[in-house]
Amino acid sequence: MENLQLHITINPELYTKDPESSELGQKIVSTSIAMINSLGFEAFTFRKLGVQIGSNESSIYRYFESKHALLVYLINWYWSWIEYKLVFETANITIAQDKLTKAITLLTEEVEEDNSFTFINEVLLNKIIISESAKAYHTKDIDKENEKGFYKTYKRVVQRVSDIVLEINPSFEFPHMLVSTIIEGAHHQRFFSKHLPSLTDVEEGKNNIVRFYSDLVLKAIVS
Amino acid sequence: MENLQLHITINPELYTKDPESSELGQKIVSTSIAMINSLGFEAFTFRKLGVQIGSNESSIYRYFESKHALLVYLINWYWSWIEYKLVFETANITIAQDKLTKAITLLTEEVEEDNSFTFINEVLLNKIIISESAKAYHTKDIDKENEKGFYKTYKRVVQRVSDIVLEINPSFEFPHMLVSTIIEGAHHQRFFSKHLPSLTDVEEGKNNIVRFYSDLVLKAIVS
DNA sequence: ACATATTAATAGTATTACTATCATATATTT
DNA sequence: AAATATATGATAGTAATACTATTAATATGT
Repeated sequence: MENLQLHITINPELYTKDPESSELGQKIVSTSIAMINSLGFEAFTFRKLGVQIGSNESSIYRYFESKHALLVYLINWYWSWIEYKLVFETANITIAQDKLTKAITLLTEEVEEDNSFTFINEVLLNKIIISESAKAYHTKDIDKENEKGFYKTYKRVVQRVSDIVLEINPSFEFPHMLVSTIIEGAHHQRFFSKHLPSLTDVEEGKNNIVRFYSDLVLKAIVS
Repeated sequence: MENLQLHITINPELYTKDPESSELGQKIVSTSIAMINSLGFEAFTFRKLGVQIGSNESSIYRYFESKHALLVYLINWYWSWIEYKLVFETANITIAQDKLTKAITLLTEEVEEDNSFTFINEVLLNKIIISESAKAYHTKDIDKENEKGFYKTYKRVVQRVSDIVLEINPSFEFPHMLVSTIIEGAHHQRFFSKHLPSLTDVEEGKNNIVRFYSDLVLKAIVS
C-alpha cells in the first residue's frame, strides 16, 4: 500500500487527552501495542509502559483513564482502519459479487503493515485484536460502553459488508450473523492455528482461512 | 432430559483436590458458577466465594490453585457434558445427515438444565462459556496448558462433529474450521444478541441462530 | 480414645490499578 | 523579558487482589 500519510479520527470519548496530539501520546500508543503483544494484556501495566518509554505512570493516566480504555481505543483505531481499507478497496467496483470477495479477503487475510500510518504497527495491532479484544467487550460494563459508542466502528464495518451481501441477495435473512461470524471466525482460526491447531485445517502457504470463508459466504447467500 | 444421576469424570490435572469428593468442593463449584455469572470473572474472587459459602479462602485453594484453574475446570466439565449429550443424542442414528443436524442443533441451541447432574446449573455454566471462556485460553500459558491436556475435551467435541461432516462429504477440506466456526459463532451470536444486537439478526422466538448455522453447514459441505 | 485428615482463622506479601499532591520543565502570551 | 499556562515528572499513598504460610480447631475412621 502507498504511503499516503493519512489520519484516522477517533471518537474523543475514547481518550482523556488525544494521544496523537503529542509525542508522548504517540509513544504511549505505539509502545503499548508492542508491550501488550509481548506481555499479554493481563501482565501489561501502565507502570511497565512508563518505564519502557522513560516516562511516568501518572503521565500515561492523563491520556487514558485505564488500560481497559487504552485497549478500547486500540480496537477502535483498528476497525476504523479496516473500514477505510474496505471503502478504499471496494471503491469503483460495480459488481457486488466482486465487492464481496474483496471484503471477505480483507476481513480474513493476514494483515500487512500499512505505511500510511506511521506510529501504529498494524500487524501487531491485528494480533491484539485476535488475542485480546474479547477481553474488552466481555465485561460487566458492556452495555454502558456500547451506549457511549465504544463499539461503533466495529458495528459499522459489519453493516457495510452486510449491505454488500444484501445487494447480491436482498432476501438473505441473516447478513449480520454471516458477517460477524466470518470476522470472529477468521480471528479464531488464526489464533487456533498457532496454539490449538487441531481445531483448524490451516496449512502453510495454502491460504485456507480466506478460501474457507470465501466459499462459505458465497454458498450461504445463494438462494 | 431424564434424571439419570450420571457422573462426568474430569482429568485430575484440572484440580488440586477433587471437588466432587466433598460437600465443600461441590459448594465451591456450584456457587462459583453462580458468582462468576453475577459478578463476571474479573470481579469474582476466592475471598468473596469463601464469604458466600461460609468457608475460608484458604480452603478453596486446596481444591483449585487459582481462579483460572477453576475456570478451566468448569470449561472442561461443560465440554465433557456436551460430548456426552452429543454421543447420546446421535446414538443409533444411521443417516449421517441426521446425525449432523442433531449435532449442530446441540451446539447452537439455547442450553436447558439437565437434572442428571445435581450440583451444576448447566444454563448458567453455558453463560460462563459464552462470556468467559476466551479469557481462559487467551493467556500466555496456553501452549503449556494445552500440552497438559487442558483443552482436550473441547478438541474432542470438534473432532467428533468433524467426523460426521466427513462421513457426509469425505472430500470436504475444512471440517475442523467449519465446526469450530459454528461453535464459537453461535456463542458470539448469543452474546451479541443481548449486548450488541446490530451484529446479529436474532429475533425473539424464531430460533434464528440454529437455523442460520444449520443452513450454513449444509450448504458448505455439499460438493 | 486416638490418630489422621480436613477445614478455619489469622496474618502476611508482592503487585495492581489507580489517585493525589507538588515540583519542574517547556511553550505561549503579553 | 516577564508572566502565565500547560505538560510532564517524582513521590507517596490506598484499597484490593491473588495468593502463601502457619497454626488452631474440628470431624472422621479405626
